Amino acid sequence: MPGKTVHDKQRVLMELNPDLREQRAKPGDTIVYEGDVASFFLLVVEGWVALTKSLEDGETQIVDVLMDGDFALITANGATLLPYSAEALDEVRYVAFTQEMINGPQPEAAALRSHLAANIAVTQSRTAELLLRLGHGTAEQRVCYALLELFLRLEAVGKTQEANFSIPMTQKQLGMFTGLSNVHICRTLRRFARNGLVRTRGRTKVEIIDLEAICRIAGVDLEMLRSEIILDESA
Amino acid sequence: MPGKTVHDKQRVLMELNPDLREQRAKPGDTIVYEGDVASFFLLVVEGWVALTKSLEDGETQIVDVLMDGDFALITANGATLLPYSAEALDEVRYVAFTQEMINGPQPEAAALRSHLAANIAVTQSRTAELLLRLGHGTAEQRVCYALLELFLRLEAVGKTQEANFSIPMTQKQLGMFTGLSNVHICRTLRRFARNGLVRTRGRTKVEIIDLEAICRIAGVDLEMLRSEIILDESA
DNA sequence: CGATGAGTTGACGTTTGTCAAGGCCGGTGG
DNA sequence: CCACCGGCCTTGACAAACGTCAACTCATCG
Repeated sequence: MPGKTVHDKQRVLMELNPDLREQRAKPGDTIVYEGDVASFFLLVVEGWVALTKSLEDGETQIVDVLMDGDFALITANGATLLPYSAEALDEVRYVAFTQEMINGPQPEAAALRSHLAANIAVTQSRTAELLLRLGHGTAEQRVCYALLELFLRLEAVGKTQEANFSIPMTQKQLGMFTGLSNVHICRTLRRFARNGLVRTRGRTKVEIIDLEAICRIAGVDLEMLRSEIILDESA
Repeated sequence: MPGKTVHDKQRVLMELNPDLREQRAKPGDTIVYEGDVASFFLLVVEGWVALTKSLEDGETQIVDVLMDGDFALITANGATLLPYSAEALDEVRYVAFTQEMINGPQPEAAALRSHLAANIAVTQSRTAELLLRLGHGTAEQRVCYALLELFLRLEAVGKTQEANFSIPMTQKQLGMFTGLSNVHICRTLRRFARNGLVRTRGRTKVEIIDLEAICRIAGVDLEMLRSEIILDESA
């Protein structure tokens, strides 16, 4: 799987399973597997997907965000109420597949499996970092951490220009990610803008102006965070 | 690996690696691997271990709690500042080992690997449930959830009598787990006790009196939670 | 019997959520 | 082209939840 770009992963996957088709989803769509399985894997080819978990009363937490090339394991559990669900945040191209489809003895299948395992380990690190901010951690820390995580991950897939990038999430969704209300997300972002830490343009465009300050507030060593939450594709 | 009791796992592991020794830790000890590795696995034979993650300012979050038979992957990352660490909560017997030690082609090694993978998936579910409560979620929800998770897991290893069990954690540590201050943990528990939901005896003993109410507050369907966060050892 | 560490309770301040109103922007239909 | 509408962002006012500080109690251990 040379280079391990998104395209490589997708190609290997589809060569192993000729019937597999790339699918699409629009913002707000819930991504499901068409078929009766207890769990399935998701490969995001392009776009943003939120992994969410809900309480009965409707409170929803975004547990992780998936971007180009990311895998996730969605456990459907057979129950009516899913423990997880995956929701498209913008226009998404993806491939949904099952465990069996990559269980073969081919070296490509084995490489894919180990790549997938590494990806899941990194997901776990991200979740733990997020958990740390949600437990103790002020609104400022949470928002700065979210900005940094999304920045690093967009950078890893080449979707940043300097410190400029685009986050296709409403403030309500950012709140679902950071455990804050949409109103407080707004306040916090505006305060950062007033203090010259970030600049926002339009609905989704963000520029980090004072990266060092953001890192300090988030309690993050940028290089360390990168090595922890970004999968090293050259490995 | 018949039955897959703690003892079975430990036996398989030690037969594969005759040099491996069971180790011990006292409350407050940090569990490390003696040797220079980037990451290592932990099998808890008996006792409680907290997986923690810290911010520079000392704020510490307990990301997960391990009990008899649980595995964890500890990534040491080579840096001076560890992303994770494992701390004994009471008297602990454990085995620390590396990836290589279970990489062999023996069927026992393969069974151990797949068991370990399943264990890690369950850990991920637990972390996500916790994340959901820490994001949105009042102190009451968080405490009820923590009680239920610990109850279910103790029950799974046969360390409950009816709804009586023992939690070897201080209120401060419960706060590190739920993202609350020790004072607020205390207040919340006392309020539950006044309202006849739980009864506490001594430092560590807890009895859940009104299980249904606790579940309702936590937003938990007990059977569903069990299937999600407890590894089915018979599988 | 003192010392230490943990649990308990009250008072108080801060952070954050909620409610509500207004502004901005993109889309849609006349 | 314009009017309207709906969704999202923004800001203020207020209330509730929670953290912090501090004092006191209780249990355990020497």
